[in-house]
Amino acid sequence: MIDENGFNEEEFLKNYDAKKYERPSVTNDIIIFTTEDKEESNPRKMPRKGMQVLLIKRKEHPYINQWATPGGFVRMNESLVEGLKRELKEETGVDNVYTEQLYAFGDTDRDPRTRVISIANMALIPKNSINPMAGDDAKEVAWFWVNKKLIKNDWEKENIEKIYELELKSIDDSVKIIYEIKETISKDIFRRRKVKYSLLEESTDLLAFDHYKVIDCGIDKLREKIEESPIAFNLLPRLFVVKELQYVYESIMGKEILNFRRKIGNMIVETDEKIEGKPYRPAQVFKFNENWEREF
Amino acid sequence: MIDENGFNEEEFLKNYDAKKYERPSVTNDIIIFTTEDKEESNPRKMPRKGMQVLLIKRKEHPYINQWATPGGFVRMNESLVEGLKRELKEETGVDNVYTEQLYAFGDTDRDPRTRVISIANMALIPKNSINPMAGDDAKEVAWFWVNKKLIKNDWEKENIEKIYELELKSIDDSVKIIYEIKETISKDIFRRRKVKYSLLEESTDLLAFDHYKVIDCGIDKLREKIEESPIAFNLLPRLFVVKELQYVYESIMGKEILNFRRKIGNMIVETDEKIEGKPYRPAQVFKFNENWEREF
DNA sequence: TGAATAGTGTCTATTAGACAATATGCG
DNA sequence: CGCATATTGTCTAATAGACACTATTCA
Repeated sequence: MIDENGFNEEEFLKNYDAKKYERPSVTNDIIIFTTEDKEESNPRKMPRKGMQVLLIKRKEHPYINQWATPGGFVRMNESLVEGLKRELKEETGVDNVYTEQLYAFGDTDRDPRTRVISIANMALIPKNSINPMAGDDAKEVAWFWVNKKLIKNDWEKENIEKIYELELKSIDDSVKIIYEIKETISKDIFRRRKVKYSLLEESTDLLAFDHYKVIDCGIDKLREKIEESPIAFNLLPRLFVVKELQYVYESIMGKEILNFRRKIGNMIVETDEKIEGKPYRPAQVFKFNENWEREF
Repeated sequence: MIDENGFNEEEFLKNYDAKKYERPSVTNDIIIFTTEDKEESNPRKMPRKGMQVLLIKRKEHPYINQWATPGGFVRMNESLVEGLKRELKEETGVDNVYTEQLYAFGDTDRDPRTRVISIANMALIPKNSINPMAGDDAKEVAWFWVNKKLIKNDWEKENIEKIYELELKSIDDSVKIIYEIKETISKDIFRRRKVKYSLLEESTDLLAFDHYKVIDCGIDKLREKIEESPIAFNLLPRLFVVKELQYVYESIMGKEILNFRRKIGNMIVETDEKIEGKPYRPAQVFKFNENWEREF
């Protein structure tokens, strides 16, 4: 097959100059989610859970000393997924993590160094399976409690406007970052639009780059997916108690769930195996049902 | 704020060498969907509809003379969305099109020229709003009927295996491209995996690059979104008849819908305006209800 | 008038939500 | 025992599916 220059494909490729055009850099960004027990004064009661994300404190320009989601440049000889798994391994020391691609962020001015396109991903891991410091050197790494909640829902205007608050709080309570997210739903031809993200004054710090958008996007996706596929199990150890699983769901969905055991159905099965060091009452131990079926 | 080299941010940026690392190329790929009337012998009956995608025939290596989804390289001075809109304008001559980002494809060997990462997008346009040849020169452009259907659903194995057929057929019936898609759902920790795409023998041609994956991904997304937001209106002119809208939904969802008018509820409103040249019976003309509300 | 679209009524089966009642295990 | 978790029962309201019946329009 010959082109208009009389080249066959082999010749064409030999003459192709990949350097001809300037190219953007591409990074993988990862929002590493986990769930963690919240305070519970009653020792006989199963503590409720909250969501956490892993952030790193940047040690370089730009955005030096600000918190950011982990990630890094995609190398030429690795696929997006391979690069993602490599980053995860470096950052958390863990293989075999559930990940899901979220969105490609590509504004021209997101990074002052150069044109950077970031592929945002989320990862779900059980809290105690990892040691975030593991892979890395002196980098400061920390878990942040994360919460996104609707604080205003305005039906008055022609466009429905919803205001959310995205709160990130370091576990030692020293850092607090709060964004306000204005979302309008313009009904001309029904689109949801994030119109405005703004940092609230209570914040003691702020996130690097446009990482507030990345995290916001990740929370939305996580909430959406948790209802349609059993990804919650990626946030728990292999063995658990029903209430524990329920609290994982509740922490993500941000509301209490009734009739939980019925809803989860035969997605979980009892097992005789014992969880060590979990003295909650009936302590009926469950695991994910490998033979679970549902209609597709 | 000073880094370990004693630089402030300004100095750091001045010394930053963007050329230091090799970078991948990034393209926007667009699956342009529309719906079109199918054959209907009875002139008094509203014809049912089918889905079509716009493909271009490549005039250059690699994959010369093969059909591909339109798209192009993202320029350094434009955002992903700006690049996408530019491509759409060039390809179809239309502004103001509904688009949605789908997925970033990033395998290392997708393009023999060089490392290319493609951001796949879908676009929805009413068929008669555009003239695909418009923007462009000698490029061959054509609408293809597109259909994806489940042809086998195997519950026997430990992993559920589903087999789909993705069929693309040029409107003049001269080109027919059929892929078989094997999808397994491994239930260890519930993931859907496209394991295998293979071209069927009946095909008279094949798609360039991994564009079968891109189109497959687009159809899935379209089917998913049509049920949760009123994007179907982007496939019709402003004024339409209920049955017409119903047939758009049916063509995308691939099945008949009962009680359609009740399901669509007050998402549409009657109007006195006339559609020119649409002699279907009661011809009750509707449009999208700008004041439509639903719970979020 | 007849055929095709539009709108309404209604029956049934299924499902979600709410909550009461009961069982179980452990300190 | 008392409390917290686990399981079952049941009532109600809401919803989806199916289909029949009526209205409207236009060649």
